Amino acid sequence: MSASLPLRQDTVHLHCRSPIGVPVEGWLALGVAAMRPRNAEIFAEGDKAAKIYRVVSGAVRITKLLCDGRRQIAGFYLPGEFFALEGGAVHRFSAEAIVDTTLQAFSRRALHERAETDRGLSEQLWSLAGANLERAQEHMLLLGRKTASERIASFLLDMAARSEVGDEVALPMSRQDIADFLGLTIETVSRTLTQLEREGTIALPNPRKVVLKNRRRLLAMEE
Amino acid sequence: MSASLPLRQDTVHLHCRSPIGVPVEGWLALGVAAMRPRNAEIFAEGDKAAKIYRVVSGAVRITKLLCDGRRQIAGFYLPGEFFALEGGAVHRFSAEAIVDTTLQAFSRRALHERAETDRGLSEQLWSLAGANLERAQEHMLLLGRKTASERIASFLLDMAARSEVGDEVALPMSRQDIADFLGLTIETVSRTLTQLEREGTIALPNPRKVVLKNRRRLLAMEE
DNA sequence: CGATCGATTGAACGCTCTCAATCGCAGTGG
DNA sequence: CCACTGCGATTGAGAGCGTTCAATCGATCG
Repeated sequence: MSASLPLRQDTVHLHCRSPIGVPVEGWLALGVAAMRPRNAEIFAEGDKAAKIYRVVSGAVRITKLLCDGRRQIAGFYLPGEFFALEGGAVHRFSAEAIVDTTLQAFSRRALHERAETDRGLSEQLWSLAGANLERAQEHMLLLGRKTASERIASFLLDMAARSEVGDEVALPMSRQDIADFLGLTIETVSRTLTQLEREGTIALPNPRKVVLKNRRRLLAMEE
Repeated sequence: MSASLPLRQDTVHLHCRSPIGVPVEGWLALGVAAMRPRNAEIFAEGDKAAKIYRVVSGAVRITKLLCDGRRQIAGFYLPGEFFALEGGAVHRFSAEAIVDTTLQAFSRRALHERAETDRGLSEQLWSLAGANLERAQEHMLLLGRKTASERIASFLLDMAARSEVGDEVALPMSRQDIADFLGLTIETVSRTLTQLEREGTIALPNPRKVVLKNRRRLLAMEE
């Protein structure tokens, strides 16, 4: 169980005042910091859903399981991104740290109470939730209709757009995670990446780092 | 373009007062009725997203296209269900009537303004949005990890749960729609349904109606 | 140096797709 | 009343993409 999430629990004090002294994004200061080691559970399917999370550092995966063990990863979350914004009283998927990860946890109830008087906060919450649904729909298109190489190309471009520092993209997750995210097997992921490397489209200095050598080509094969 | 959606536009007056005269679900009366004929567009990818919709009668599909024409249906919406609750200023998918359909359209801005003073409404909107995301995540599992017959079984059980009148389930959508929803081809959908019929698991009085003869079997094959 | 674990590579299989023909029903016109 | 047409659905045969099973590689760590 992940009932007592915070391994370390400190109120986070960010530089959250504008030059003229008005609180800006002040609600971010409501977050409670928590650290989770690699592969640790953040919450499980069936847990009470009382919090919203923001990744500070590290990476998170949202997963669903079939009873025979087949796994689908519904999404990855990178630093700065929010997850578990919405839903009923209970989580319908589980969340795990991919690597050692720092999180901020926000009480859903507190946030919604505050949103009643803070129009901006309310809009931000809806915007964040909307981004998550949009991403889910985009991913359905990938899972339902794209070929293996199109999936890999889309994945690499998406990761690059989200974490970009030049053309080097860090992949915090394993090949198995990528496969379970893209609806492929680990072998197909590996083969496709190798082929992209042989073509000169990407370089793979090591399994957790990709260098995009030819974005145009990736964009073309993304379809 | 679907900028001027309402073909017919009348304020809907529902029986929206409780026995003791207190407005219940009063915001449903804010809806503007619209009718769309079979295959008509409700909104398109790129349209300004100003409204939230509720299906009154008929059925709606949410679709996304790849540039070469491959199509993914992200969801079907049946009477009583809401769609397009969230997202940015612009729709990232299109919505079409599957059959002649009656809708209620709600101004997103009006609803959110009202939600500022109506805690119940705010909670309902979040709950509806959460249900949509949850359904999307469940569908990713189907698209990424289930076999053709598991997909069909899940689909039939889901449709039955949502529209149930006994064991007869109406399928307002074509085989092509089902295929594009389940990430299969029309031929595979047809073959799988035929096989279920031969097994005695279902009956197909006509292509748009399924009778569930053996739910246990469907549940077992859903995995 | 051996053990372990993730990643890569190879070979063969099989599920689903592709291509194509046929069916069945509804609508239309002779 | 019956051919003709059109369209969605069904059925068949063969091919291909991704999977499965299995061996090997390579880096990390005792």
